[in-house]
Amino acid sequence: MAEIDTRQRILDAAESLFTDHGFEATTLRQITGAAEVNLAAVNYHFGSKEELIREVFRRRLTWLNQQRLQELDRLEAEAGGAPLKPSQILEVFFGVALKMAADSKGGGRTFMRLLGRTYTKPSEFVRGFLAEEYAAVLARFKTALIKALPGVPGEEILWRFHFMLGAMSYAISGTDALHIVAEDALDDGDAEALYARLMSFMIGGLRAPLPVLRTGSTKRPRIKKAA
Amino acid sequence: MAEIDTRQRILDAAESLFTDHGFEATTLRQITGAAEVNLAAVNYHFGSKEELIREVFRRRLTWLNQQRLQELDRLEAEAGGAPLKPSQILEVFFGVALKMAADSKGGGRTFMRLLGRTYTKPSEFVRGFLAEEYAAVLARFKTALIKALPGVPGEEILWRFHFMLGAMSYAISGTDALHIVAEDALDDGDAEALYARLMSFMIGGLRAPLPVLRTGSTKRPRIKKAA
DNA sequence: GTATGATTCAAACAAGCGTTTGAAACAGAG
DNA sequence: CTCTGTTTCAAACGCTTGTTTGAATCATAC
Repeated sequence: MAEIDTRQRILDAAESLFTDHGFEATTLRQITGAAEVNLAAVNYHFGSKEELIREVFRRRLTWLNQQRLQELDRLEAEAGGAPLKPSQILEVFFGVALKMAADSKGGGRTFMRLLGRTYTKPSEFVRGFLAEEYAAVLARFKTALIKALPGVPGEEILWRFHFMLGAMSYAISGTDALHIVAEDALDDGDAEALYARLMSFMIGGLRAPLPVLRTGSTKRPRIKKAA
Repeated sequence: MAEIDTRQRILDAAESLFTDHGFEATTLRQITGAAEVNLAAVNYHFGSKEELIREVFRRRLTWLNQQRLQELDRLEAEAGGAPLKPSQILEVFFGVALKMAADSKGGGRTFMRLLGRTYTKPSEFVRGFLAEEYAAVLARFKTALIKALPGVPGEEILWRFHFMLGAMSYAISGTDALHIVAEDALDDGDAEALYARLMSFMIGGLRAPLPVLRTGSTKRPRIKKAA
């Protein structure tokens, strides 16, 4: 039974289990058990556990990033050389991600949670190709943002972009971290409301007044010392 | 040879290795090897690997949260009943954390990175006592923020607080995720500049215009069932 | 000195891991 | 049908894991 597509069944089961328990803690026996395939099928179809992990990312990430680039292309074509609004750019980058995360049926939500937490701790061998997959996309969005915010230093934009990635990661992680923050006071089921909330938070952060940075070592620390 | 404090040596080594490789991927042999103690020492002093993990968190987290409560107490006492400025509250909560994260010498930085990424994926047995440790602190800061922002719905504040936790987590994770975003264009070594950047981003996000939420066809907001 | 309790140590334990194997089952073409 | 190549299967392979053991070592009190 279940001769339909062993590869797909393994990828789906692996994606879900990796998200819940992490790469190392998830065993091939759990994966093949959940996928209802033979233990040896993983090594037959993917070669190794590492290669399976890579494939779990690849199949979703390439589509995700292509989508982002495509939408940015369209937007820039419409603008015809004029700089875009920052909110437009963010809406493309994070909108595509959150749209994917809203798809709880097809596993998109599961994957986005996995991606968000992998971001902060890329296992040696994942970091390489993760950076590779993201390189082109980030370069495009970086330049678009810098162009859209002529007054803001590029360095500051990159930092804020980084903060936004963190906010999105936590937004998508949802239940896990959220229930620690607010027991069951919040409903993270409404993807559209989440998108609206996150987006206005991000825009607010992006447009915030620039921090006053002590450029030199002339003054004493601004951070208060402990009592 | 190294009879000084075996417990401490184990905790330090474990904290560092957990941060770099995660709980499951870190073996007791790695830990005891790095700590230069005997393998059996972990089970002798802590009982099990799980208990060791809990102790790694406990020793820093209780201090961190006590510090936060103490500073909030002081602030509220100074204000004498008047509502605090939102920025003041955030400066206490995140300032204490980032001050700890800036301490790269004593291991504070290592721990904060560990905490940030554990937040999104609390292993079953960690979540319980993590929530327990945070319960009192979050309750206090929640009410303080709600009092400080009378115009903003409490639900919105909690969400934005959640986003902020994500931004901070990524800010502290630093090098890992950041180098994917921007190769080596950014310097995450300056803790003070990081604090200033993060804080202005957060304040901006917190004060952002409220999102327009389509209330939908349902009249009453969806309320989660208590578990 | 000896006695006592705490700590360290090398060695072993069972259990679980990712991977490999060789035969069985299957599919499609001639 | 037979032949051929692909896919599945149960079983086993080393190897590493967390934990346990019992003797050796240490510190301290009598």
